[in-house]
Amino acid sequence: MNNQKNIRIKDIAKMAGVSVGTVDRVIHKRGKVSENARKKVEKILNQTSYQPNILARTLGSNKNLRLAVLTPNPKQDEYWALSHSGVEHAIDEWAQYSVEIIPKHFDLYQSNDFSKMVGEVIAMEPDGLLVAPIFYRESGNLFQLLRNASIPFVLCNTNITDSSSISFIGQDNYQSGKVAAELLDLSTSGKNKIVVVHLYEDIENAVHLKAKEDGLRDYFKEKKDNPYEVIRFGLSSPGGISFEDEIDALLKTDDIHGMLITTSKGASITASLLNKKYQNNIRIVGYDLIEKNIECLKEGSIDFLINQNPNKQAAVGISFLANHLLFKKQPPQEELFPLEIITRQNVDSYMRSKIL
Amino acid sequence: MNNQKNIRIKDIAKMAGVSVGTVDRVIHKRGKVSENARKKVEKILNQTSYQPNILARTLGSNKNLRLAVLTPNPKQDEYWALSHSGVEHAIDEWAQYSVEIIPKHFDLYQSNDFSKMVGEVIAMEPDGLLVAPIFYRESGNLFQLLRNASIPFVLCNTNITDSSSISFIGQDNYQSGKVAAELLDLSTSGKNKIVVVHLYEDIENAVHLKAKEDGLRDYFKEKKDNPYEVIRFGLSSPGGISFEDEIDALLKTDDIHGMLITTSKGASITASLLNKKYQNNIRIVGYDLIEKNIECLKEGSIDFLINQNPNKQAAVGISFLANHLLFKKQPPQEELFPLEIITRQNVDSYMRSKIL
DNA sequence: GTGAAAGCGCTAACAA
DNA sequence: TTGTTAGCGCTTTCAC
Repeated sequence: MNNQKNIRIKDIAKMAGVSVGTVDRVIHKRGKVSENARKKVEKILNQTSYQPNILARTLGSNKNLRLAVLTPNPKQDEYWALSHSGVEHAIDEWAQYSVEIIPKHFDLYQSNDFSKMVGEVIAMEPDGLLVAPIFYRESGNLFQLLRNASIPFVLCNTNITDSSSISFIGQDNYQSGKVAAELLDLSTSGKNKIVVVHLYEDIENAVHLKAKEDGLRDYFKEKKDNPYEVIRFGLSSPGGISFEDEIDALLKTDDIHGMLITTSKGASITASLLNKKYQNNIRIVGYDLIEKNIECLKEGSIDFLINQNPNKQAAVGISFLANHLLFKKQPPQEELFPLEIITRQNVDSYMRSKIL
Repeated sequence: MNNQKNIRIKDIAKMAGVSVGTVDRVIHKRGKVSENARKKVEKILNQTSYQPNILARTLGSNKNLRLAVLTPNPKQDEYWALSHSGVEHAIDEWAQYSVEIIPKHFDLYQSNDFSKMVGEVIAMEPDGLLVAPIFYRESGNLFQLLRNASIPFVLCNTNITDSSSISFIGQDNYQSGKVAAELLDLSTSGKNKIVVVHLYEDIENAVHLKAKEDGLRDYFKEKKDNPYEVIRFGLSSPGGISFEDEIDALLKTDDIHGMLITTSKGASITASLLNKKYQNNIRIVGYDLIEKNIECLKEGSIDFLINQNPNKQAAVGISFLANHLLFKKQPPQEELFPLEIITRQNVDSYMRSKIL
């Protein structure tokens, strides 16, 4: 062990001929300090490239952070279960810095439940909030309340600009559509009769699904090569009945080479449908490492998954908040995750990795 | 800010009816403690699920860690330049915990330079070491010295079992060969005349390249479908002359559909060769996000890259060491990174991401 | 405006 | 074998 000593507040106080209290005041611009003293201290500060000891700072200030996390109920959807597992990871990680993380969940399908939970979150007066603002209209109110209480917050999954969040964490949906297109293009040897399926989601209100579709369309447009069709199932009821019929009709008349299913749930549903009734030499690209998707990937009925990494999104979001509050680190305005391509052969390597 | 107070050493001391010194001794199993006192303290410890405050621990113990990093010279090879950028990232990250990181580099092509640097590393008596043991024979000596000095170390890039390292960080090369095979299989529509190229590396001594080749071979074997050929260029001189001739000869007689280039440098060399002289409808899979590979990927002469993530390997390795030494956290024996598939459409999303 | 001093929770040296 | 105490570097009162 080496004992290379760093410059401490005490040192620069001595050099500037003032007390540690004064130095602390000029560093944090708090309290009153004479022009003269400030100058002396700032001079030394510049000369010495003083780096405060963050351990001592957090220990000394002796405050516990409480961060709230507001996401859809993990029990309703495996995607959000993954997200929540990232939160649990963060809970462990940040416990040692005595930051407490309080997860709050709302009904994925009920915007008024979201509003209700917004009330609860505000009532508990957290020091910061990580939120997945999947209900656009209701989120506006949340942001307003947050601003009034000057609670910093970061968005994940869904970006809403002008929310005055300190950061957004998610993926470039448009570009992920392009990745999907590329994968289909490469694996269908140039025959590109492609179908885009938005399964069981109100596509008119789901901007992020639309962005994926746009990315796919543009990929082929840029190739000056546009032989694809799109069907939408955004308004079907989640029974699979009408969807099955529509698929039947489509495959009877058309020679489809590939499919992009934009929702994480949709891919396995579609895949098993095709598997059951057709020989299924249609390439399928889906989203996310949820259990059924992984099964389908392994058995070969899905060819590619694009991983949106919801668990890491949550963990990084919390880390941005904590670093901002504890260590005054400014997070990037926008953190877009890599568009991870998952296949039969590399899926295990993703599942096994312990590092978030 | 909430002031939910955690249990402190002082508290459990009071509850157990002993002093903080005794509690500290049983927690760290140091010094002498009577059986009786130990039992009392351990009982309370279990009841309370006491979590030590790590900030206070590191601040109180007041020791500066010095970690050495021993890797090939970043100037000789872009792969190792990437690795080094991960080290620099770690230097910043860990500075606040007052851990000093000292990078040491050796000549990528000279094992005796490695041995020389081993001497330097041992002489500086670091508290821990991260090393890329690319020279098998010479590494044995290093490990022996490390063990004698009881300096914990972690391996990255190349795994050497029985080294008694506390962890290995790298990739499953065999499986990455399978991923490559899968990619080629999917994108050559079943026509699998594949060539494996080990460009400018002594293949007999490069186990990791051989593993990639084996993975690829096994993939096709498992498909009961074995129409591939392998050529090796491990012993050619790095002028490109003889390689060019060999490629010419090969392509004249055979209809090749895909190529796996196992070295990071090799992919772009091969790609531009093919690009220049042939129309190049051969699918190419290479390794790593080095500049020329990215260029080739974007212009379309390389189709896939598998990212070994050397920068993250280094950063994670250092984090394992620091956590082990500072916080007594045990790293996993082996951390195998996900086999990241990089394409034209997702490469930017990887380059842009700031999170390591 | 400023300085002195008492913490924060833990470690480690020293007495007893 | 134990308890006491002085730090670690910073924050935050509280007097002056």
